Amino acid sequence: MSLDERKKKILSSVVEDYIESAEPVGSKTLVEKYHLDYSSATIRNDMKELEEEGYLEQPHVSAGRIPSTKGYRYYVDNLMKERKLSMVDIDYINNTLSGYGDVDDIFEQVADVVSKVLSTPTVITRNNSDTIENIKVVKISDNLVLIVLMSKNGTVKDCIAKLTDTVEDKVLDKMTDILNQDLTGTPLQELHLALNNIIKRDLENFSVVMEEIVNSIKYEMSKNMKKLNSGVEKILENPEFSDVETVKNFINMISTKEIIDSALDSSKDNKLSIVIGSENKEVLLNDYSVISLDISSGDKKLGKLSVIGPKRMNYAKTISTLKYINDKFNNALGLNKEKVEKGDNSE
Amino acid sequence: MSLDERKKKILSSVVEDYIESAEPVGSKTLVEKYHLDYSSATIRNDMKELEEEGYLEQPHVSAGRIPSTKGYRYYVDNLMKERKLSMVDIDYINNTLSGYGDVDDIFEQVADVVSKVLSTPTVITRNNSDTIENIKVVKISDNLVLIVLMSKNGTVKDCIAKLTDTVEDKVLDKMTDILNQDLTGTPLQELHLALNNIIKRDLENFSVVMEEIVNSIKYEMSKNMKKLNSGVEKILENPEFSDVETVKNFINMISTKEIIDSALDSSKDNKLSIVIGSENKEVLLNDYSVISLDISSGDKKLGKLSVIGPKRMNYAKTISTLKYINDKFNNALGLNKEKVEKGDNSE
DNA sequence: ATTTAGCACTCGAGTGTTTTAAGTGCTAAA
DNA sequence: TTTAGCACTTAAAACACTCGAGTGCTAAAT
Repeated sequence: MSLDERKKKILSSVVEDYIESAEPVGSKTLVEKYHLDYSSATIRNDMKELEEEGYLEQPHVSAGRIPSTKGYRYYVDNLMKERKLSMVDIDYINNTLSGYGDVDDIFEQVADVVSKVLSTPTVITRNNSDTIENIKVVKISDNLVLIVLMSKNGTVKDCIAKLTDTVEDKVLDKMTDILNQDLTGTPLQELHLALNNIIKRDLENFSVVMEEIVNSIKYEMSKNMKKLNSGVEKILENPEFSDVETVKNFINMISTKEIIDSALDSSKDNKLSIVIGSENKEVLLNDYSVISLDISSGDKKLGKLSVIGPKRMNYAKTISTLKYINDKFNNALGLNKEKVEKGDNSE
Repeated sequence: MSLDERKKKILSSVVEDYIESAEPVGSKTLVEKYHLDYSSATIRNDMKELEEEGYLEQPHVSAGRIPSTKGYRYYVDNLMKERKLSMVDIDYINNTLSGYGDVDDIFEQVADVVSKVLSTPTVITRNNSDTIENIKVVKISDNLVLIVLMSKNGTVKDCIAKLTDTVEDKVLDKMTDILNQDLTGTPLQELHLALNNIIKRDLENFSVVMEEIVNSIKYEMSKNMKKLNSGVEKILENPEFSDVETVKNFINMISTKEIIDSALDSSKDNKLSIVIGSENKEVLLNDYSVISLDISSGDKKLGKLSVIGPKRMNYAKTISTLKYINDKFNNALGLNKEKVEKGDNSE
């Protein structure tokens, strides 16, 4: 299923013009703007054939053509030229990604940066199969204890529990042992359950202190589950969203965990996955494209960063931005990981 | 400037009907729906007078009336009946506000809850005149140190700094002393500057470790400045925002720190402040109303919680919700504060 | 002095019709 | 194989018209 050179040029021009203008592209525009050395009639004949072959669509008979899902797919796979990021974007990314904070902070920073650079909503999902490796509890004062959770993948989270009663060091050590015994190896997604079990079992022995510690951990973990996406309002810039009803549906959709999960599910096996329009299994996503990138540190998968936009999104820029971020991010987290592992061994 | 009973009833009915329906209210609707024992002609005469006195406005000659800013103001000050929150809302609030996390977490929870209950954007602003009281640095492992910042108002923040090099306990103690010397009494808003000064001055002595600690603090503090508002998308439910352009302007406005600051500035002296439409100094806010509440713990002001919506917002429900939250919040933070102070004294 | 019925008037919103312009597909010639 | 030319289609813009909600005023009724 290969196209001749002229058709390739036409298809790629239609895609690129439509991405830029959001208006159906006509034969005349194509000849004038993209310097095709043929008359508009020739282009028209080719466009008709491209439509018959399923690469283009016509909103109505007297309009120009827009790319079909198949058209976008052919463009992305065969025609699209990778483009270098602009210096402005590179600078912005480098200046904004500080690398401070814990994994979730960094994920959030990345999502913010991506949504700014690409003017598109960005979704992050954490890898919940990561497991607890070690828990430390440090007393800061009589009524404040710090809890540090380290995961197998080398990420660190911490929280402070405020206690109503003072607690002896010995008791605290005992609690720390119990937490480590019970939680080591627990996947993050099951942490909530495991914590509840501890409380149920040990409440009589440790009274409220253990409960306060456990609740602090529970809250800290639930915080990350909540914040999923950045820059949702960027979608308003697209003419596709000039209708408030569409906007509401989109926001609703992107806030529904199940839909996002299903969307990202299909990209399981690929580092960089591009799902265009009706290729999405989820019907509600059929007008959108989802581009996602696995974020990992070494061989350890930490999560996924996804950009969701109208089918008419800028594939070239999105992909090169994600790739750039990927390198950047790998480096940043790679460093952190190394440090954390050292810290881990040292106790 | 008092109105007779019938006019009061008319004004209050117009306001309430308009808040509910977003449509200009006509004399006939008023008679039928609000059981005014007069003919529509009588109501019409009164409405005309209310318009002449500035309480009502007429979008065009053959439409009903809508309240003017003065009309809303009179309603809020004299006619509005406080209403009890529904059990559903009370339950939702009580179940959602966990009270865990640091001040910023709690502020964010409150903003989320309020925006859910009221279906309106909610803005939080922290009181930056709070000052640093004490800093603790705890070594967790060779490469991880925990930094705990306690403020005068009794709030706690913490962050973890990952170090590239190991650091001796003695050196760390020295650094802690320096941090305390230099930062105690520093208002949070000047913290950034003060931290930069430390680095500039002491970098040669402590090499990168101090810088890593300082940068972690800087990042942790900047995180709170960023997240300002919750539930912005709720605004889409209002028919006032059926035009995407209006939505964009609103989002833009609410994301502009200066505008929000100026809006909240005028409520400086009041615990609960209500600013309606053109009462706002900021011209861009003239179509909106801002209701804000001081959040304090004892006599210490922690920040402000504000609801921003169209002039046609539900004043009664908003105010009673904020009042309810205020009690709730005071209690929650009151508790924390007590704990923190104890912890503080104990060292 | 108030209140109300009645009526002429205004204007936005909705509906149907016409015009315009962009773009096509096809035919016949190059 | 390409292209000029032309008839055809259609969405969107422009316009004209109707309808109805709601008004303000006047004159009569209470």
